[in-house]
Amino acid sequence: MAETKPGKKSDRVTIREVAEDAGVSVAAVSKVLREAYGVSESLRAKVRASMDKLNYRPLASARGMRGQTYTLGLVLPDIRNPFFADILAGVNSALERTQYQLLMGTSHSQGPAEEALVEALIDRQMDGIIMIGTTEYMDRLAVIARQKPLVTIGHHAQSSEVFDTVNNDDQLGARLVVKHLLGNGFRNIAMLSLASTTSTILSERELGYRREMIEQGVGQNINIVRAPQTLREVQIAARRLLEGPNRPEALFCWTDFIALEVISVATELGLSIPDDLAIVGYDNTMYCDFAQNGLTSVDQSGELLGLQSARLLIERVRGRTEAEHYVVTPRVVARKSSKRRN
Amino acid sequence: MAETKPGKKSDRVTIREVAEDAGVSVAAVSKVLREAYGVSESLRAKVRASMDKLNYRPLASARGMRGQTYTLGLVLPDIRNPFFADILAGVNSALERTQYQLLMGTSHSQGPAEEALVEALIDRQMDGIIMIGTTEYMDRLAVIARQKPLVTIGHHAQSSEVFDTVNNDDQLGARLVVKHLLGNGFRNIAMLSLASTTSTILSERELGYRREMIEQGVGQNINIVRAPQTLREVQIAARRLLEGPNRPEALFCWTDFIALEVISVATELGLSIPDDLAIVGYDNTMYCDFAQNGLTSVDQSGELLGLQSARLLIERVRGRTEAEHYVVTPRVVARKSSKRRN
DNA sequence: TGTTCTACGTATAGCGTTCTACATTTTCAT
DNA sequence: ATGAAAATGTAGAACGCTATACGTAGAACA
Repeated sequence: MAETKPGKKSDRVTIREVAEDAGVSVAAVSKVLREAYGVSESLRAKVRASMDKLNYRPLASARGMRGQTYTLGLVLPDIRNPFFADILAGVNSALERTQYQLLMGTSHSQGPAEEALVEALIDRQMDGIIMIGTTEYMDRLAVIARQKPLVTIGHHAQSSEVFDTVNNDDQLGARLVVKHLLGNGFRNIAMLSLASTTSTILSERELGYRREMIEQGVGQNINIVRAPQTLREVQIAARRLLEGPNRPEALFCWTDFIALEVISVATELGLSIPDDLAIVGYDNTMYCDFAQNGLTSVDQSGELLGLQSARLLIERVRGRTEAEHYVVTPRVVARKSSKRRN
Repeated sequence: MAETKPGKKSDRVTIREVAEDAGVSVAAVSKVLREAYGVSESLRAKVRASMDKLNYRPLASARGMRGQTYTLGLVLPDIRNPFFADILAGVNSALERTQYQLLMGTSHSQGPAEEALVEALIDRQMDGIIMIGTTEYMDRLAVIARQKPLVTIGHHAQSSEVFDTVNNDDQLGARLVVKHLLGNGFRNIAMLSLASTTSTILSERELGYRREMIEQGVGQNINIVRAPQTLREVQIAARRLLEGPNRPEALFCWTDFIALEVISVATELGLSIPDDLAIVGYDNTMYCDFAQNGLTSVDQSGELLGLQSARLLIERVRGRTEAEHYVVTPRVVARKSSKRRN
C-alpha cells in the first residue's frame, strides 16, 4: 500500500472500473445504478456483485453534472427550536429506505442569510429543497421553485401553484387554545407573538385568536404583544406585560421555547402558574412534558409534517408538477400550566 | 420569457458565458474565481463586472469534479441536544466571510447511520468534515481522515496524527463538579453516565469523577450509573436511583438535557432540589438559566469549540498535514440546583 | 542587441457520471 | 418462415468547471 500524496489523489472506485470488473459497458452499470429500463436480471446481478466487491459508491457531483445528486436540502431558520428536531425526525424516517440523503443548513432566522443558504443549496445541485418557517416573500419562493422542486413547512401559501406546502391549521390551533383557556376559567387571555412582517403562520394564529376571542364574547380582552426573535427581547416584553397594569390571566405564546422563557420570567417574579398566570405554548415539544415545566401546548405533529414534506418533495423530484397542500389538524395537550383555576 | 419544460432545463449562467461577456478566455475566469496567480488587476475587474452583471454563481458539482466544492460537512449525532446549537453558531461565525458553506447531517446517535452519513458526505465531495461526538473507533476515523480533512469535536484522540481534535478537558470538568458539590456540602455524589463503549469524553469524565472522589476522601461513595441514550431509559434509571436505598445527595449528569430530565423525575417524586438532591449538568446550555431549572452546569464554551474546529478544518483543507489538538478549560457555573445545603 | 526572466493569457484535456442514439438479439404474431 | 416489435446492450457526447502546459509580450540584464 504505497502512501500517495497525503489527502490528495483519492483511490476512489469509478463506474469504469466496475464496468471492467463485470465485463460490461459503463452505460450498463449506469443503468443498474439508476434502476433504468433495459437491463436483464443476469446483467443486474453481475453488476451488483462487482459493485459490492469493489465497494463502489457513485460520486454525487459527477451524477449532478448530468442528472440527479440524490441529495435533498433542508433550510432551518433556527436550530435551537426543539420543534424542528421533530420535523427532522419525520423527514429522515421518510428518507430511510431511499437513496436520497438529507443535508441541512441554518439561516439563523435572518433574511439575507436564508437567501444565501438557498442559493448555496441550489449551487450544490440539491434535487429538491424543503424550507421550514421561511421568511421569504411569495415572489422569491416562486423564483426558487422555478429552479428546484420546493416544499415549505410552516408557511401558508395554499394558493401556490408552483410549490407544495405542509402546515397545520394554525388558525384552528389558536382557536383551540382560546377555547381551552376559557373552559378552564381564564378570560383575560393575551397572546405573545413574533414581530415579523412575513410570517404567515403567525398571522393565521393571531387571526384565530382574535376571532375566537370575539366569538366567545371576550373581544375586549384581546391583547397581542409582538416581540422580536431574541430571547432577551422576549424576556423584556414578558416582564413588561406581567409587571404592568392589567396583567393577563393567561398568556398564549407562539412557540414552546418562548413559553418556557415566560415560565422562567413568571417564576422569577414570584407568580404562581397557573393560578396567577396560565401559559400555553405551541408545538408540544418534549420539554413540555418535564415536570418543572408542565406546559400546555398545541400539538401539530412535527414528525408527520416532516414525513409528508419529504414524500411530497420526492414526488416532485420524480416529476409531479401540480401543487399539493397538506394540512394537519392540531390539538391541545393540556398540562399543569393551564389547569382550571380554583 | 418562454416557459421551458417545468423544473428541467435550467437557465444557469456558466463560466463560458461570463468569459464571452468579458471578452476573455474561460481559463481566465476560472483563475479569477479561484483567486489564482497570473491575473492582472484590469482583467480581474472586467471579469468581476461580468460575473455581477450576469449574476453568475459557480456550480459546486462541476468544481468538485476537478477541485474543491467549498462545502464543509458536519456530522451531528443528535439534533435535540441544545449544546450542539452553540457549537454550530461558532462554526457558522467562523465561516461567515469565507466562501465555504456548511452542510449538516444527523446520525441519530446510531453507529451504522453515522458511518453511512460520513460516506454520503464524502460522496458529495465535501472539502472537509467535522464530526461531533462521534462513536466511531479510531481506525475508522483514520480511514475517513485518509479521504478527507477531518476534525472531531468531543472525542479524545490527542495522539492522532491524521486528524485534528477539539475538546474541553473533560477530566478536569468532572473534577471541578465534584469539588463544587463537596464545597457545597454534598458528599454522596453519584454520576449518571451514558452506556457507550466508544465515548472517550464519557470515559474521561468518569475518570475525573473517580479520581477526584478518591482524592477528596469520598471514594466509598463512588457510584456510576450508565443509561442508554433514550429519554425513556434515562427516566427509568433515574427513578430507580432516586427511589432505591441509599439515594445520593447529588447527581452529576453527563449532559444538561439529561439533567433536565432528572429534575423532572425528582420533581415528580416530590424531592426538593437541591435540599433532597443536588443536580449538575454539563455544557451550560441556555435551558440551565431558566428559573424553573436553575441548573448548575459545566461550561465548555461550545461556540469557541465550533469556531476553532472550523479554523482548523480550513487550515487542513488548505494543506496543513500535521495534526493539531485544541483544548478548552471548562468551568462550573453554579446555580440553584446545587446551592449549599442548609 | 541579444538573452533571460517574469507576468499575463489561452487552449484544452480531463473529472465521473448520464443519456441519447443506435446496434444487436430475442420474442411473438402471423 | 417472416417481419415487426420488444428487449437488451454499447458507444460516445455532453455536463461546467479546474489545472496543466504552453504561448507571447515586455522588462531587465549583460
